[in-house]
Parts: sequence; C-alpha cells; structure tokens
Amino acid sequence: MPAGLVMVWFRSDLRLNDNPALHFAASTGKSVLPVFVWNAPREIPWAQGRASKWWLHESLVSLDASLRQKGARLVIRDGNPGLALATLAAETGADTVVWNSTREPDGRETDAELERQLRRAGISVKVYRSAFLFSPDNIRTREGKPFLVFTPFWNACRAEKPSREPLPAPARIRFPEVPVSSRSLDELGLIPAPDRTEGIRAVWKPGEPTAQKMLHEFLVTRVDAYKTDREIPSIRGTSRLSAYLHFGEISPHTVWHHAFALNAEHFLRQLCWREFASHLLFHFPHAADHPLKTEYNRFPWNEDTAALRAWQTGATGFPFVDAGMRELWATGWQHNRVRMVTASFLTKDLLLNWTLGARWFWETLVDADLGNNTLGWQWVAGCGADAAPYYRIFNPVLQGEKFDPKGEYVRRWIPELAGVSDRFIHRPWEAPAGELRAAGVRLGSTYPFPIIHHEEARKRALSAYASLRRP
DNA sequence: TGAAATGTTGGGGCG
DNA sequence: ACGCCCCAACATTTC
Repeated sequence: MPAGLVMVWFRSDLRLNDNPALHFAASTGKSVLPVFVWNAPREIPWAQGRASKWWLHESLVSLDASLRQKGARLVIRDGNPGLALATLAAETGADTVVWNSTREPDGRETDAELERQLRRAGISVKVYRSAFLFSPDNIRTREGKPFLVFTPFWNACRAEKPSREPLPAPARIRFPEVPVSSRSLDELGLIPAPDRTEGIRAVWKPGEPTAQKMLHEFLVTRVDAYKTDREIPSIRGTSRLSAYLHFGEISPHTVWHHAFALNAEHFLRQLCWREFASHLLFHFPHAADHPLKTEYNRFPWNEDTAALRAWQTGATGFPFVDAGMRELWATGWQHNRVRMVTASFLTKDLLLNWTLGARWFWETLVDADLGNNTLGWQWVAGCGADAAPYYRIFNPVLQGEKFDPKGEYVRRWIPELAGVSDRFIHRPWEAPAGELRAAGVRLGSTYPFPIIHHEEARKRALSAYASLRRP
C-alpha cells in the first residue's frame, strides 16, 4: 500500500463518474480524502443565490452518500480554500491535492495563485479540466481570436475530435484511517431560515444518481421530439439537466457521449450554447456586469421599482410573462422559451436594465450559471455577442399564442385565469365582460390589468435604441 | 431563437 | 366578357 494521502478538492464537479481528479486519486492506491470547502461568499460579487445554495446543500448530501457507498465520506471545511486545504493537509499528512478546475472568474484567487500557495506549503498539486467539452485555447477563429458568433463557434466545435470517453467511477475509495474533523453541512447555513424551498423540493432532486437517471430517461423518451417539443413550455420537452451540469453532478462529456451516439444533433447544439457562454465569459470576464457592446453603456434605461416588482412577482398582467415568473419563483426554474419572453419584457417593454433581471434570475434559479445567465441576458438585451438585434421585440401575447396555444402553461401557473377561453387566455383584457364574469375574473382585483401598453412600449423601446445610434 | 409595416399577387364578386 | 375592387395570402422591407 503506497504511503501518503491524496486530497480531492470537490468544486463544481459533485460526482463520482467521469471525475478526472477523483479517478486519478483513486488510481494512486493511496488513501483519498474528499473535501469540499465552503467559502463564505459575502465578498464575492456573484456568490451563489438562494436557490443555488439550496441545491448545493442537497447536492453535497448526495455526494457524501455516494462516497460512503465507496467506503469514504465528504470532509467539509470553510473559509479561504488555499488556507483550508493547507490546514487540512497539515492535520492529516496529505502530500497531494488534486482538483478539476472551474472556469468562472470568482473574484478571488485564481487557481494559479492557489497552486502557488499550496506548493509553498510543500503540497504537490494536480489540476484537471472536466467542466467543459472544449478548451478556449482550441476553439478560435482563423486569426486566433475568440468567436463572437455562435454558428461558426458551433462549427468549430463539431470539427474537433469527439470528446473523450467518460471515466468510470472508482470501484472503491480508501478513506484515511487518521481522524479527520469536518464541519457539518447544516452549519454552513446554505438553507436560509425560514426555509421557503418546499416548491423547489417538490420538483427537483439534486445529486448525481438523479442526473444519470434523468439523462437516460431524456435520451430514451424525449430526444427524438426535442427539436420541436423544446419550444413548448407546457410539456416536458427539454432535458432539465442545466442545474446538474452547473454543479457538475453530471459531466458534459457524459452527456455528449451518449447524445452523440444517438445523433441527437439539436441537443448537442444546445449543449454547445453552454460552451459558448463559458468561452465568452472566459475571454470577456467583465461581461457579467457590463455590456459587451460598449455603446450600451449609455442606453437610457428606465427606473421603476414598482414595475420591477410586478415583473418579479408575476403581476404584469401579461399571462405568458406572469406564468413564467411564477414558475421561476415556485420551482427555481423557467422554461427557456419563456426566459426569452420574460427577459424581453423586462428590457424592452419595461425598459429596465438587463442586469436587474440577471440578478433576479441569479437569486431564484437553481441552475444559475454566470456564463449562461450573462449570455442569455445580453443576448436578449441586444448588447451581447451574437445578440438579437435590438429591434427584435417579443410580443408577449403572440409568443403565448404561438408556443402555448391552448393556454395550458398559463392555466397551470395562473389558476385564477383557468376559466378564460383559449381565445383570450393570453389577452384577458380583450375578453367580453360576460366571459370574464363567468370565469370568475375581475381584472384589477383577481388578476392585474396589463401594466403597460405593448404597442406603445415597443415604440418607446425603438426610439431608445435610436438614441444610441446618434451619438 | 420577431413583429409590424409595406408590397405583391391572384382569385372571386360584381357591375 | 371585362375591368375594377376587395382582400386574403404570401413576400419583402423596416424597425
């Protein structure tokens, strides 16, 4: 039995399968010490939001359970990661630490600084990459620049070699015999008091086993219809793997490998949007807070806390928008088609700064991911790479009628409108008084009047855009 | 991964 | 029979 002890630092890779760092550690034959460090996030600009913290808590519970099945357990520490790891190494006699890098600019030490810090403490460090399929170094334009448009980026990804085979989970993990102290998960305070996560709990089960189950269920039953069904928010047409991918409960290589074998081209393409988002943020780390197109720095955004509040709480009077915002609040997730519509409504109808929307999504989404969130909001607002031109303004009524023609999605999330006919479900203010009465709807009391006149808001948004063009 | 405004075409009603 | 109007239906342009 080789002497020494290897620490595996878990970060955004909360899984046993296809985990290069864990795989390496187990293959050394040494004892393996799995550790998670909670870095009290007060000063980090994009620290985890409420929904993310709940997910993280549950995911760590699941990871610990999986490790215990292999004979190990998860050690939890908190504070500065470099310090926490060095301390743990000193306590246990570990000589090596290994991890899978994350790509996000977390506003703290970079991995390189961390490596130096640990090496100074006499610990050898090994770093793998597994959070993304393609490296920013490999996917570049002919001039060596980052792609700013998705389709050529996607073509470049497809021209790369298919990703590696997923690594198996270690058969057994030998946990050190020395005593190791650990914080308890509950002490980290990831679940706020009072706990308002019942709705989220009812819908989501974080953890690697569920991620694996969901991937395979998706590939067996839904991937064939994915191309069209993914646009319909009332049905389960998408994979719903976003949060699992964000926390690394399933690796993108595993997803790619299985989807590739089925020729699921449209799904692979969506997986590469995640890659694209991460590449953009890697090359333009300021994009999380600032528009990529600099002229948007002088965009005449509105200020209106009442309107922002109405949007957040699903009380805009536009049923498709409100349904989406209520789905988000109730479940920590919102269908992608609806994300485009709700985001367009905030930025273009209400003319509120896209960063306000990005913040709200960040707090409420279980899949909050800085790359995806930034790309999505800048895409909608028109200030990002490969963004929708500003004049593409979604009509919330037409979008509802197109993608929720029978109003099933609206009725699910806005039960007070359940009795309104298909014809008026997306525009209740146009329904005849008799119909509303029969449906038990009193506009302005049981359900709001529209807080804005869309056609006028559209014109206002277009002139705001025009003001950008004349300097 | 829009939507509205504007332009064009062609069939049918009708004097 | 013919021209005229109307207006869907579709296409193109513009924001």
